[in-house]
Amino acid sequence: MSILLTFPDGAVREYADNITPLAVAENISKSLAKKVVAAKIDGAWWDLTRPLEGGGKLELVMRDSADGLEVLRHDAAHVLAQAVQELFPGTQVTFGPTVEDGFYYDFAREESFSTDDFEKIEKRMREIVDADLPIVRKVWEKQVAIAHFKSIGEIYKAETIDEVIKPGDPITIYSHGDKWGDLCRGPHLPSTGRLGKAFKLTKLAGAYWRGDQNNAQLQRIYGTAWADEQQLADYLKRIEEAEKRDHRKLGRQLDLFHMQEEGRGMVFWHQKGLTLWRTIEAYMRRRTEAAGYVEVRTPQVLDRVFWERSGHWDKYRPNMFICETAEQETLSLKPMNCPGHVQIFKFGQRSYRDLPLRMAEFGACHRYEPSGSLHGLMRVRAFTQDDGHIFCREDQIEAETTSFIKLAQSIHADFGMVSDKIALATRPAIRAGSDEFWDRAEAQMLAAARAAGVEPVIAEGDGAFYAPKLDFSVKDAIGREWTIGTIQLDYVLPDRLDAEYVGEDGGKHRPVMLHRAILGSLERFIGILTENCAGAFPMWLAPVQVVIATITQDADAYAQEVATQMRAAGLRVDLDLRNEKVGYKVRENSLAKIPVIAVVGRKEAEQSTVALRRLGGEAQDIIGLAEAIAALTSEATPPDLKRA
RNA sequence: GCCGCCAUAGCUCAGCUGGUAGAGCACCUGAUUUGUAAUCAGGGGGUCGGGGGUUCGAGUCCCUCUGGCGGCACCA
Repeated sequence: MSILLTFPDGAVREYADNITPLAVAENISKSLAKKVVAAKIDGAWWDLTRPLEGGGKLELVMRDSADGLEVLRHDAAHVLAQAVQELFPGTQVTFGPTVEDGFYYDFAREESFSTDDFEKIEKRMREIVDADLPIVRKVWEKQVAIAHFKSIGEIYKAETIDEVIKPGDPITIYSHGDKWGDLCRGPHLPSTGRLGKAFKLTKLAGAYWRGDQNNAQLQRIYGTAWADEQQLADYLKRIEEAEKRDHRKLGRQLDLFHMQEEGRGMVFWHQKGLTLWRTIEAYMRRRTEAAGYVEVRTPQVLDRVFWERSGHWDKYRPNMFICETAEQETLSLKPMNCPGHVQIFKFGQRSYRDLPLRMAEFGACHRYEPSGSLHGLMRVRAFTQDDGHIFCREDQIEAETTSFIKLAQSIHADFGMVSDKIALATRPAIRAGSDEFWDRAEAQMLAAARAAGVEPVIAEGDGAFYAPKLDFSVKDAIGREWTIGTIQLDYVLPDRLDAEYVGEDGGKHRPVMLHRAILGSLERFIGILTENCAGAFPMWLAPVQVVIATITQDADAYAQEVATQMRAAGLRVDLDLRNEKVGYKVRENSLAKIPVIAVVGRKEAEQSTVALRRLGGEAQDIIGLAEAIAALTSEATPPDLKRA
């Protein structure tokens, strides 16, 4: 008997029945066989040492491919688990998947692990690799597996099998030699030696069993694993580089803002940071006005009764900053702007002719966020949303959503960000409204996104309890994802707060609300923007656009004149008249990421010129002052005004 | 909030197993007047995050509080 295997290049070859993928690889070439880590037969994973059960399309998965790294990392997780259990008897294994760039394994153990244990664990892992234990795949029956794991005290494993595996389905167990085994879907390497040593344990963390806060807290050990040492070194280098872009670090270096103990999650904006803020705010004001929004401002603190009416007192109180006055009134700082906007909508009578009514506010909100979630500017307790609410009829939802997506994408693009990854957050487990309502609402959001030319990723169960939403998110320097823009459908709040408009029919109707933000919060957005450009803001956003650096004091008067003229032209200019060499000034202002340094010395003063040097370049561009001002002002023009 | 780690000068960090605090940059003063990524010299500056304990003696060991960092959970 023989089987036919089709290779990715289309070649078809005949092999003996029951041949293993590893034997096929060896048959092709020795070096190939060394680098292969698993196989796929007709797209399905297959262990290298598992005899093929028929012909088909065979793909040999190499260790440095994306799929190959998955396999390596999965094996690294198993080797980690074995090492930990050998070194710390009594530790239970739970779950150990791969993640981006690495893997983790969650353990249950009474005593705490410490990062000091990493060295010892890594050493044992290397010993397991050196031992080159054969990795064997076994197929067990469900009850046998449960009994086995229970007998060796692996309660979590037994529970997982009991709940995850359907009765009758076989269970695959992978073991390293005769020493250690774990429930796993596979595939795995033929032996532990093939893992190699390009791995490293990276961090230790707490994690809840099944991600539920009410469950036991497990100890998670994270690691990274790569095809070879070089890849590992490259990865570590990449992490180091990313850390340099961290907005918290840059915020200090560039003197944008600071935070301190007495105001956790609150930002002290310094002059430069606030300049950035105001520039962004002014831009947003122009864009939203042009998109037909009216700008409003609602109170910072409102009576408890108001929040009771909006439903926040009941649902959101743990997150609210509540205060009492000397006259025993209970008030709360606003955690959201929406109820306030409804009040403006309700003031006087609204007609269907007013719809859609687009209301915007740079709304400063306070939310008591869990201490452990605070993170620089990205997650704070006092923040300003570029908030907005569109009051409209149900039949206007789709068009409003579509044009919002287009507006948001255009704005993100002006800041140099691509926001084509949009998530549609669908109905959560605990929700208000019928299934029919959710079917319709989700379909509307999806259709609106498609009409704007984007295919959203579905975020199952992530919607608000009252309606679905679309989220725009981007990643920060260290790989975390943050939501910037969002648009959320809401039928509930207009109802709770009794918002109405008079329809064509003369009767009263309930409007629908679309909560929306394009930047999310100014704080977070500035954080993301800072990381995106590594602190080197584009000219139109840079807090200081030009530094005029003198060569000797002889040029001071001329430098002052240059500064005056540039400022008159609207440029943000600083003077560097210090008694230092020009090389020093160039270095310092370059490190401060100033986009343009204008060097002036005696020569420039005599000829009414400036020597321009751009950030990142070495060229000196000596041009007339008037010409320089014209060029720089044009470069500093915000993108929307440039288009106008 | 939970788990782990961390906290020394404005910043970045050193300070071995307990013996009484140091570097570079920054800052101040002086000299220097300089042509595109660090001019030289001098000086000031720390109750070693707060509190408690062990010890003859604590930056160093223990407890506790506060804050920061990384995850988890929660979220703009």
